[in-house]
Amino acid sequence: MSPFYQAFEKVYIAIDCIIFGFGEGQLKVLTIRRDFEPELGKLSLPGGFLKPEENLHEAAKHILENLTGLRNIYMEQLHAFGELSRDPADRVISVAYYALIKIDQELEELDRAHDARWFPVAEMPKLIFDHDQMVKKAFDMLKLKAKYQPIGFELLPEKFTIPQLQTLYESINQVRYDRRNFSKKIHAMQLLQKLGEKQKDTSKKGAYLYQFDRLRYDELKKKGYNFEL
Amino acid sequence: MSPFYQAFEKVYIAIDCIIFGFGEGQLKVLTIRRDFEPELGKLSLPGGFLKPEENLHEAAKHILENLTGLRNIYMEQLHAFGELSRDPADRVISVAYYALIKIDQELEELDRAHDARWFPVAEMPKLIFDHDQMVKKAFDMLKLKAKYQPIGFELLPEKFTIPQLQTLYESINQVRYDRRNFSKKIHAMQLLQKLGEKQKDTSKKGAYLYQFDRLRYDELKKKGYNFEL
DNA sequence: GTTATATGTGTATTATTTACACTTATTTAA
DNA sequence: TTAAATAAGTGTAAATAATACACATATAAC
Repeated sequence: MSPFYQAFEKVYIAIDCIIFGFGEGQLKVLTIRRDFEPELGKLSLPGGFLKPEENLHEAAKHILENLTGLRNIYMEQLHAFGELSRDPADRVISVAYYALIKIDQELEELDRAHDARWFPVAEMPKLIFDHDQMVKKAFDMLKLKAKYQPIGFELLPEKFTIPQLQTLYESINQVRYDRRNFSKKIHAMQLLQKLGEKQKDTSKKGAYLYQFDRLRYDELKKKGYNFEL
Repeated sequence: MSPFYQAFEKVYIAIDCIIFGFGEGQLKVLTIRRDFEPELGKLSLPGGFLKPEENLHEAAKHILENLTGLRNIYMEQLHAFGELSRDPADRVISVAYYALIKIDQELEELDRAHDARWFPVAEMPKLIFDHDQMVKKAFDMLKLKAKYQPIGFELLPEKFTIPQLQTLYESINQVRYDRRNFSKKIHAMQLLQKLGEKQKDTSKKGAYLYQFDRLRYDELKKKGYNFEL
């Protein structure tokens, strides 16, 4: 306890997470039902209060980990939300983080245990406090980031097809791309490794599987290369 | 005082401002000498503690206003900094804001009264705590933003010349542009109004003065236009 | 009136983006 | 077994944007 700042007031710090996933051709956000008052039982972003021994990023990681069991997740700070009455119970500053995860089987089960649900970003229900605003801002940020950094791959399985990748970017940017031009652009980057296998989930012909070549990307970046899509 | 959150701990919230200005062909950042302990007298970003009746943005505006006397300034939140011992005196989360201002005569005098100094971003001295990191991050953000939004004009006087504008963007992006191509690109945007007058500060021939046509930009933006430089 | 300096402008070349159509592999139904 | 349906894979021409580059002009200083 320092003598210097006693004239000032402290506030609660909350951490809220906008967790994006991609499934059934749609970009989705993970919600939970809030398990404490106020607004108990209402739809909310996963979150919690900052603990004295955590820095902000760790706090966000812990929330994500407790909810999904996942580690090593792409996560970045979005914004600090500090309107006076954003939480009617008390003055709380919320630092929001957004994360990109790969939705898979095990995850879906974990979600049920926490009463978590995925909603397509286009069909988000009303959330508590200013969480709607957080989702909107996170989506805007995702659009911006996805354009200049290869973060889309965080939302896809390790192995994915070009049509999958295209659908993902169409969901993020809310536009449609020409299949030939998209494919051409992706291949021109030379950041994908083509695997022998084909995936036949959505097509009779089957589509080749690829994986993102992170090593190559890191190398190119060092040499001044800038990803852009 | 709400009964719900008593189990959690509160922390101090500081606001720090990275104030960018442009003068003598250089992009600069405003520093002050800290007037309270700890680190009294050391170089620091202008800042202060969040008051209970202010939201974050207001708090940042007040700091800027008190220091410079300026209102209606371009200002945006940069990031919340929350490392455990970023301030050795106590746990303090700092929400950093960056602002873009036009350096002019009156301002320079006000600065002296507050013991404020401008440093070129390339020659920043050591600042207290994590303020160096804040400046770096703010500069990165400025680079990014300036590319896709017409915020450069916030740093120039109302009336400016094309060469001035070019020097500004060269400072921000730390590159050199071809004079002919830069001029062509700017004119193609049709966002500048050419004024009759010429400015002869730096040249014997003199350069035409322009001003940014904000109305036109707002119109174009509504129609889906995206500024890019 | 000559020189030095920063400004203003145009064109040809190259690279990038866009528009667009047919072939292929495979499953399902006739 | 053959035909139809479906999604995947690929190439080329046209339009647009980015780049490289050189000379003319106004004026202050000598």
